[in-house]
Amino acid sequence: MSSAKAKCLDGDACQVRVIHLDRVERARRETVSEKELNWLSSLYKVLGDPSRLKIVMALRNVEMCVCDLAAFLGLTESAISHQLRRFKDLALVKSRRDGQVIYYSLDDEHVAELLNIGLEHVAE
Amino acid sequence: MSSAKAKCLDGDACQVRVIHLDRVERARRETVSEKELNWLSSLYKVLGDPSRLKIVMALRNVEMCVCDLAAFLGLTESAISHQLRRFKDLALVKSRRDGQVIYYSLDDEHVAELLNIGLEHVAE
DNA sequence: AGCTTATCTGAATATATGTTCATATATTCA
DNA sequence: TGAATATATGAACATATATTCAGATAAGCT
Repeated sequence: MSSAKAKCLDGDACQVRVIHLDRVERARRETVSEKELNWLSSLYKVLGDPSRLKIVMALRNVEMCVCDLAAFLGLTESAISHQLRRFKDLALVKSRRDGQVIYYSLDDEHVAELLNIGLEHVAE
Repeated sequence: MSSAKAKCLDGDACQVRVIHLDRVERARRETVSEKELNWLSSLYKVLGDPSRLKIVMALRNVEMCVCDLAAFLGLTESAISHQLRRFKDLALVKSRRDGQVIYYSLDDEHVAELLNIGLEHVAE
């Protein structure tokens, strides 16, 4: 049932080979904006590193400070601080100062959901 | 209420500073295995790239071949093939051959869930 | 004010990664 | 068989990234 006849896509300069023009156009219609896609991929990317994943996993249950996390992960406090900044830039983690100590915790319900689904997946 | 007194963690060679030993130990108890954590982070990581995210977004709705995806993304067919291999290595995408054409589609319900949560997040 | 502690920042580096190019494999059709 | 098409593979390169080190900032304590 497959009429595999290569066609050419809209008048763009680059001649791109396409077999199922309808599917490509459907995908074009249904895709999210480039901006949203970039944002979304950086959401997944920030979880896609063992150290960072361990950090959010810990913060899921308890509020923690930098040196706690450093001890938990076995990394430099500087390394933890760098990574926490990435989370804060994406507004996934929030901080609370108490004297010299700054406590970090999750600030996004969706992240917890993403983690739960991942854990389900691992649990089979 | 915080008794911020730096303590030292178990007799390991490296002297690690810890403020809340109880929290660190709790996190130790509640964390998943190193192996599961690595697997999990590679699951998120594979979604953490705009091109790959666009690929799975498309495959969520329609079966597609390499050159369709190449046209959709505006990338080389080789680039698509490389990325698809990563998905297959993680068993997130399956393929079906029909003559010369190989059709790719999602092979993991959890991935679809992860994408849905991400999309909810984007939709605010 | 100084001293200590907790965290942050920027530069540097080693490693990982995405894409392209050239080439190889596999399937169909003449 | 040989030509054409669809996909896969490996090397190469340019870019991104995670961590460390050294030094800066900020808050509490004496």
